[in-house]
Amino acid sequence: MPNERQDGKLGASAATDAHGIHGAARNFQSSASHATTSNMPLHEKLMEIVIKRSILLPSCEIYGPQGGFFDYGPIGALIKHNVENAWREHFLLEDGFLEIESSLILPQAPLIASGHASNFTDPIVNCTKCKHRFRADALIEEKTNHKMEGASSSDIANKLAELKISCPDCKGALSDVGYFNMMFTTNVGPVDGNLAYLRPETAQGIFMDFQRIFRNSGSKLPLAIGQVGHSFRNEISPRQGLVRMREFTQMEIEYFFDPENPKMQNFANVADEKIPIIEVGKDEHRHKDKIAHLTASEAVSSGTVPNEIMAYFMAKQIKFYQMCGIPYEKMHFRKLAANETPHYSKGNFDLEVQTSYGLIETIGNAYRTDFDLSSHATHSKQDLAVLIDDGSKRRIIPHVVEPSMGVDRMFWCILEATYRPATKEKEWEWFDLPPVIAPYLACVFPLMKKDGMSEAAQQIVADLRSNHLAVQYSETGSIGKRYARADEIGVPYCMTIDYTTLEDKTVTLRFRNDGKQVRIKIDEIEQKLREYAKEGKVTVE
RNA sequence: GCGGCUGUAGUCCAGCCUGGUAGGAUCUGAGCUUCCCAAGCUCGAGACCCGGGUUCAAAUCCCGGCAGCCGCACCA
Repeated sequence: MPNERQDGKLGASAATDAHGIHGAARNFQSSASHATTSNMPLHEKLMEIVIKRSILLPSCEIYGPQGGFFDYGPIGALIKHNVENAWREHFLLEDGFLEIESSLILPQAPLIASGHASNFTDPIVNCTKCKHRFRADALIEEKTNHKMEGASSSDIANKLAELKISCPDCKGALSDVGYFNMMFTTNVGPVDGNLAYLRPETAQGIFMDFQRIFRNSGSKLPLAIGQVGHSFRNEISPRQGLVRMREFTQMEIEYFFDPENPKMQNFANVADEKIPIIEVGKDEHRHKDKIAHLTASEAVSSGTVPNEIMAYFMAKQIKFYQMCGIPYEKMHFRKLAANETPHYSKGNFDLEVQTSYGLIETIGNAYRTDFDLSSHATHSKQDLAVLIDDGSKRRIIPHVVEPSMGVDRMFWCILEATYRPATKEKEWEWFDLPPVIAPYLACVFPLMKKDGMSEAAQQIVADLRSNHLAVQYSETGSIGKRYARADEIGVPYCMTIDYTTLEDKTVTLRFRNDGKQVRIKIDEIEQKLREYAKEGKVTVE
């Protein structure tokens, strides 16, 4: 389908139906209830856990179901924001790239230029007998091998009649051609105002803002602009939790450059980083032996990846995912075959991550050439060419490499990758989240409520918070129970105030992964926490 | 959208076949106790997806709706 695939963008939609929390939670339960822990799929167990721990909530729960939407709860929102901020640090700030925040609502014109108005609209026919639904263009293409891309509705209807196509399942007669548009519509202005859409991706805002930002920031290429934000796609049947939602979050960058100079300034920083790449068809098995582990420079010199820019982003994505707790072995890029990419593409690489749902595509990297800017130039009648001031005085439309990442899908992959079942050593389920994305950096507990320990602990919490550290306080339940609750949401450090604290101004600092403790001075807490978090230290040793 | 399965406290389950006070665990709140890994005791709060039907009486039986899961289709 022309959708994402065709335009080479990440389908980051994810939808989870959380229709009714009831629903989500219950379902999981009911399926879980009859299954033993060992044979319950991880995503079922996880969905139960994340709803129980306020990581995710079904949207609009009290009114019942609203499929394809999930809310992030208090814990989930903290983790998600940490991931997004880590992305900003890693992909924007580190290289001096720019960030914008563009409108969620777009008029029709730019989406006609981008191709979404036609590509996101599917011609649909139903069988009048068995009620099965089909893509009308797919039925024709199957029969004739003739591409129906861009065909009008009457063309499609005529072609169906001409070829005497009937229902492939039961041979029944087909209904008239109907249309389903993946984009949500709305109106701008008064009741019958202008038709508008909720953006199906964040990228178009960047293209439309390109010209002014280019002029305002030195009129030089390369220029990279990124954006984090929600996008919307009206999926027919959202499934699989966060994997296919109707409203989802994307982190996208458009890297604008001169095609005669496809360089990346900091490429040397990643030249020796390994990038796992596989070249197989969409439905073929990803056999481990077929994955090539090339360094970024090998990937470019071998011609596997079209240029340094793409290799740079791909190498950084692998590092970023590992930084967030997803192991190298669980992911690879798939190089899309020529017939899977749009005509203007010079290369598409999807990151696929192994999960309990199977492989999930979480990143789409696309070399989109000058397609988007050229198309917007034509449709808006604006000259979007820029002058290359290297003596050649060329005027060109910049080329674009677009790394597009789905936040929700990545979020789910992180949960799956860092989930740890109960063991003899730790008798509860927990998340091995890297400190940089943990919801709280630390929890502070008084060993008991009496003798001034509560007050001493609260003072420490207040001090840390005034220094902008995310810490949580708890005095209810036994100390062991509080450690368990901290582990359950992935908090890496716990500090306990005991009688010794009152004597010598030290606290115990417990590390999540081995449960071992060291004693540190109150004055040093802030510095130590920052230091350990930076190192990713989660055990005493 | 089609088919199968399912819907009981925040969570996990029992009760349904054979209609008659909805039970347990966990979680949670208060108190007591407790000097470090889900301890104990006391007290408290909390549920039959919605609507209709049958019946003296419905969580239970029947019909419809809604939702979820799985499969198909569709979709990244």
